[in-house]
Amino acid sequence: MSRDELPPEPEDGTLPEATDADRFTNARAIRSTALFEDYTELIADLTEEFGEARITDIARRLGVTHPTANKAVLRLKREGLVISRPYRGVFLTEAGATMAREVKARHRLVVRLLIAVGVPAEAAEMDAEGIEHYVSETTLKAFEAYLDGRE
Amino acid sequence: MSRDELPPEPEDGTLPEATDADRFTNARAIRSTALFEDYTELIADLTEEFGEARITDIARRLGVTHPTANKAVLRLKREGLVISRPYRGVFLTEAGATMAREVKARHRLVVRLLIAVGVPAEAAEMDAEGIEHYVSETTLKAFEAYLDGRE
DNA sequence: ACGGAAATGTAGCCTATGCTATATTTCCAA
DNA sequence: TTGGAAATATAGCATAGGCTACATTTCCGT
Repeated sequence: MSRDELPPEPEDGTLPEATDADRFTNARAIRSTALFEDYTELIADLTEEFGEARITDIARRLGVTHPTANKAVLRLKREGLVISRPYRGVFLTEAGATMAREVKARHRLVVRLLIAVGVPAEAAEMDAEGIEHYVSETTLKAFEAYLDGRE
Repeated sequence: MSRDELPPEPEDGTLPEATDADRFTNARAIRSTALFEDYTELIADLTEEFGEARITDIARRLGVTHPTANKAVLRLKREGLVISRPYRGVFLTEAGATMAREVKARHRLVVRLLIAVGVPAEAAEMDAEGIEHYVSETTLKAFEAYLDGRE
């Protein structure tokens, strides 16, 4: 195949296969939402534990400085995922809470699957922190089916 | 637990558990090397196919513009992963080739595992593009054992 | 109730990673 | 062999996401 040819397009009505570029573009898109997912999930946790999520606690749990957390919260706010007033705690909007729920479910499922295939719990928790963001709906369904099918 | 307490440190000689911050910090570190891994793997592929990796081909396969690819190659060069001369192709150094081999092996293993637990091939390929970067050595070994144990 | 400690906010810096626009170089075909 | 097309390089812009240093506000104990 000459280097500037695209892969052949199927003419038989089936879906065209994803190209390399499609996959990388998908991965880049996910990378840019991964931070939001981490924050919403964490804010949900802190709110449940303490009734509110404070910048300092967010920063410590994420292992970043508080100005970094503060700046990220401004982005979350701009995206409509949280609300906050100056010098007060941060709270999830409906959209933020929905994201947090989905992320948490995905996280748990990924950890369960990793453990089910023999990954030690500690490593499963560690790796899941990155993996969870990249697991598609399709893959999630497959994980569920797999875990169900082996009680 | 008060909100500014750290988790209890084990006093019995066992390893302390990874904290949330440890896991997030780990994930951030991986995120910053993921791009290098994508590039070295791709450059290895292109070199095998065409005898060299050209900026234009790298850019097209990744789905970015060529100035973006060019800038990334400069960073790879600075890190000692590739060599290149102006207006010429890009080639992996030994370090780059080693990284490419490891990434490719990890990629294949992740795809195989996903398929083994029932993920459709197309989704497995798509999701692996992001997941592969976050799979630790420990998890990799577990995947191998799992796949071996079921032929 | 007030003063210091803790929390939060802000300014300013850096690098990475994307882009467009433009310059330069190389390659190939007539 | 030469001129236009293709490839590559570079300049400059933007945002994200880190940081330190410093300013401001809130909270709490005496």
